[in-house]
Amino acid sequence: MPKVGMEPIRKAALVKATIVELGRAGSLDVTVSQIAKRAGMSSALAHHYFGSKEEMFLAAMRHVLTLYGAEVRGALAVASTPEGRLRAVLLANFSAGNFRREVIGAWLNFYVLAQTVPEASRLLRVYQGRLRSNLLVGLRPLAGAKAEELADGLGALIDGVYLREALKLGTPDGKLAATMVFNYLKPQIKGFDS
Amino acid sequence: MPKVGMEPIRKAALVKATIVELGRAGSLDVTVSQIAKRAGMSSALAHHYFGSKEEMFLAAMRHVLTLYGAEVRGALAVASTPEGRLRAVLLANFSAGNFRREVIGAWLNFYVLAQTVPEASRLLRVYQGRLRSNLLVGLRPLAGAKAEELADGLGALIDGVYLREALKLGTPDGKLAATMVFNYLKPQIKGFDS
DNA sequence: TTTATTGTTGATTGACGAGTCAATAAACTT
DNA sequence: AAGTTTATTGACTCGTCAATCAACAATAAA
Repeated sequence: MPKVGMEPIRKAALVKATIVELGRAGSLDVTVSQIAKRAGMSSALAHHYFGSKEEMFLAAMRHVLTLYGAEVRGALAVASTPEGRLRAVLLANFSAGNFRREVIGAWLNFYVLAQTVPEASRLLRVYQGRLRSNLLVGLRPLAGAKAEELADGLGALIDGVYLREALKLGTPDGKLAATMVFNYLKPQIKGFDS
Repeated sequence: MPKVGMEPIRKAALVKATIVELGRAGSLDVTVSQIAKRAGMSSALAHHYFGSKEEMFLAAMRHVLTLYGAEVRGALAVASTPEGRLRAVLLANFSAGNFRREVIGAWLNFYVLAQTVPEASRLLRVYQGRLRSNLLVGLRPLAGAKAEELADGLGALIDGVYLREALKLGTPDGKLAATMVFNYLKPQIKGFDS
């Protein structure tokens, strides 16, 4: 019983289902049928709305990135000191929303996708650039000339923690992950305590 | 013109070709035909020797891990101080052999493979365990109680550096990557200079 | 020199999956 | 009421690919 105005609803459902299936399968070998089924529709409809599987992947990636960006922005808004800003950015990375198993699994697949799909690597670069500049806002007042170097190290460490979490079985522990990153910072910045 | 004793030669060629193709394609979507062609034989022969594509992937993974292990062992053998051991392990990770584009690309795919193939995740866990204990040998005399924590952080950082390198275009720079890791250590261990 | 044994491939099978299409139906427009 | 747009799907096309097979060739063993 076709209602009108389904498009945004269907698209949202497909994006969500894509993320879940990517996380579940742990690879890009997910069929459009699987995604569509999880989203409660036929594969033909999924193609109708997105045109191709690749577009679905990209939409899912944009969605994850958007949520992540919103979370960071929200956390930054309530932080006033450099230490606060830094802490806010780091905590946002390991927040409940970004550190769910499915999302972590999806991330790993985005990295793989970025190896072949230019738009995916573009999106990933945008994310890395934003993370870097967000970190720098907090780091520069605290570390001065060393800020850039520190930001790069922090970025790599965060990615690495994600990667390891993707492999580990069991529920991801955002708090533990954040601690790991804080431990990197503590000795680098005098007076920074987690 | 069939000569006898081809098996080890063919297998080695296939393993090498698998690594190259994995790195080139940037995903596990590599056909047996592609691999076989690069190794200079028919796909049927590849199946004859390995039985399945998965076995080829696993053999490639074992090979990379073996080379890596050999490099670390060799570096450790000529190091006498804890600092030396630590430096040796880290440098081995970013040595010319382990830090080639193809090998880095292959690594990323091994992580993906580990999500679905138990034997792959077993191999990866073995590697992570060895890295950890190798790091600990150097770290314990230098950092005491903090050694474990440091080793985990270092491991994640190394993985993260690899991951970022997999995305970056251009020739990988092992020296730069190593510097990044040393910078993590410097403030954590008094008297450690890269 | 028969008889394994090992090496090798072209052709084939069988399955699966992305994307298309034709058809149906409800909802809006005029 | 007729026409248009949107929603929806089952069936189908077309391609790809892993794995198998049948056949042939060369070497080694009897």
